[in-house]
Amino acid sequence: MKKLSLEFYQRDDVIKIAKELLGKLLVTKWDGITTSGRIVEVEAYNGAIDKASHAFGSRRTARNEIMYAKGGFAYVYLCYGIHHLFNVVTNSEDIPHAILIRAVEPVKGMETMLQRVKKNFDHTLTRGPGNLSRALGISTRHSGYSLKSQELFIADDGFAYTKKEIAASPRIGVDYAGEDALLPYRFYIKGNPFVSGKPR
DNA sequence: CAGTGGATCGTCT
DNA sequence: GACGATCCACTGG
Repeated sequence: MKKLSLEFYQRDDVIKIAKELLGKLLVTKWDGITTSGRIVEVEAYNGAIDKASHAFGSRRTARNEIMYAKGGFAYVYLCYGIHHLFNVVTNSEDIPHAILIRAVEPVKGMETMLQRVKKNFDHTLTRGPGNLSRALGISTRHSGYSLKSQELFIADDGFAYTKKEIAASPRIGVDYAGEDALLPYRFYIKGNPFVSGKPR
């Protein structure tokens, strides 16, 4: 099991990086307790030219400032006052690319995750960006964390999905983005029960 | 089933 | 003062 390198995040093709994140492990280690999940659904946000992105038109605010950092940082923000959405910042400094992790398949620390969510195990434990953050204990206070830290990172354990297992679709919940809402920037593992939305 | 609406609050106008 | 890169419960058919 190997932490992804900064070079991995700092490449310029956010679509390619998004697809490559499928099958990797998202790991948190708060207070020495490890929880992790295999990434099965992601969405790419293509920076200043993407109407669905928080950084569209090079908009810069206190909230999204970390998107302008070089790749390899976490961008976590609050959505609908309830849900903490975890993103990975990519590309080089001043290019605000990001990838939203939308679903993982639980791997390690099941007991801890169930305690955090206070329910019995089912496929909704880590299905959807709000749910997986809760299970892994990720919140807005972790925005700006380096993914080279010991507490929050993404790792490669040698597992990989094949191209045939990966599907693409428009992103979810971005109707406000006009024609950019139609871009096929969501990638997921076909048939995986932890993928959000309706089964295909 | 599909469709609808409430929860809940930080952020930006 | 309005509004989400969501989730879930509740409705009605």
